[in-house]
Amino acid sequence: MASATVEDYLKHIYLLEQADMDNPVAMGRLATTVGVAPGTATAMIKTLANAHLVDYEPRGGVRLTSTGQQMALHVVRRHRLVELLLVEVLSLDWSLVHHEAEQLEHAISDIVLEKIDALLGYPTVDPHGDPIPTAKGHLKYVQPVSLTDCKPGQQGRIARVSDQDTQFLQFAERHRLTPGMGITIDAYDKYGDAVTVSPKHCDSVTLGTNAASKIFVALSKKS
Amino acid sequence: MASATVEDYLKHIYLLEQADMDNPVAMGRLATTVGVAPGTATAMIKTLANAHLVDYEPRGGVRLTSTGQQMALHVVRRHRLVELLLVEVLSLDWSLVHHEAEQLEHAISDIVLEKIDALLGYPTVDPHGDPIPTAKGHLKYVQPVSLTDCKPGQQGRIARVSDQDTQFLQFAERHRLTPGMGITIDAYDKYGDAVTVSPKHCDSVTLGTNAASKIFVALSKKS
DNA sequence: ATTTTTATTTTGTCTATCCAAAATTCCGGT
DNA sequence: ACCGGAATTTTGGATAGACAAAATAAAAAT
Repeated sequence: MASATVEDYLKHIYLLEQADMDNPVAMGRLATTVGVAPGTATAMIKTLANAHLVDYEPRGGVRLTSTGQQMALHVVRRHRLVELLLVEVLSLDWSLVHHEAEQLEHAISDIVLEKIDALLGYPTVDPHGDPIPTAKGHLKYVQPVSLTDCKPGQQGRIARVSDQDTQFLQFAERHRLTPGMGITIDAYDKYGDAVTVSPKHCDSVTLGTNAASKIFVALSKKS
Repeated sequence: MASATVEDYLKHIYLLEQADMDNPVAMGRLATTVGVAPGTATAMIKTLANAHLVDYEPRGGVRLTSTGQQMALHVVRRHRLVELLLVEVLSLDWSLVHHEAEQLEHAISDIVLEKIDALLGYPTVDPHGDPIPTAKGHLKYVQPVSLTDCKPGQQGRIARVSDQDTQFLQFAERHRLTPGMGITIDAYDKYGDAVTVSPKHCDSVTLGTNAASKIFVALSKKS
């Protein structure tokens, strides 16, 4: 059984790989996200490499092996299911949930985990809209699509807001159109040049296709 | 913040003190219940004594200081609330809960703990009938009273069955009148010489006062 | 092509926790 | 008063994980 420390390294490597298009993860980056000195990370990575959980080229970065990825996904699953449990069942403020789950993810057995999964109705996304891997470590990969490519009724979460303009970002922020937010597409009026969407728990917004094209959504599986 | 290891030592010292009428806890006993070699326990106890969490006389055993006891109670509270959560909310088989809670008790923050407490309706006993310390570390000590001293409507858990007769013990066993079991007093008919009680989740039983006088109950606070 | 900067790896230490086995102390039986 | 065994403490050593600071390699800038 992997220690909590090892689990943390694996999880962070996984998340960093994801966030950087599957490129190998640089040591410095890993060290700071795990929260240790660089030398510490190097040492740990060597032992992970010995255990065949990562592939490691000195000065070339790390990347998970398939065994390592499997384990990482298992940690991520625990993390996200716990987050959801804390929000949905214990009504914990969602800003606190991530931090709490950070501890709990290492203390949940498989048996308890499956009970949580069942209690929550086998959810597919956590409170941030991030996908929850299945027990077998499968993750539904969703290529984000522009809002202009969505159809009414679809649901998903905002994956990216591709504009650097402060005004636009502030507008998006004001209407809760921020990455991670779960949204529903209410209407798409091609001729009226407008898309109406509802961010979860917030008022709906109508955007021109021009603006809508800058917002990318990861759709949930068929709703 | 105390490490999980330290928390475990404190918890076990507390439980052993309780189980042995507040006598100081012998090293060997402590070592085996914590699951370490005797020398390891001695070493740890020295550091706990330095931190003023225990009083320690070489070869005289250990006993918690009031600070140590406070911390131990906090761990016990987490343990027992988690057990109850697992049973009541996640419907985990109760034979598994103790083991699971053993891990989780070290990963629950105060915030989450109070949410659990609230969700469960501020319970006073765990699934085994053991009392749950309050957030401030108070434990309602309940002097067990004979069933013949109970009034209808009262609830509690069986503390003791004071008879050595096998027949009687088997009778008690059959009707789930075993130590730790939570029960409700349904009726007490003084003139009919009978007490009727319902063990939790089981059929009610009616006992003559003769038998009832042999069964001692730790009553929950006013229900 | 050098020099400078930055990232990474090494090296030497530290703490917490554990074990095994030797040394000690105490207690009951003679 | 003495001895033997049980409990306890010491001693010596191991492992996981972490840091700081020196050494090195690679990348950038001149």
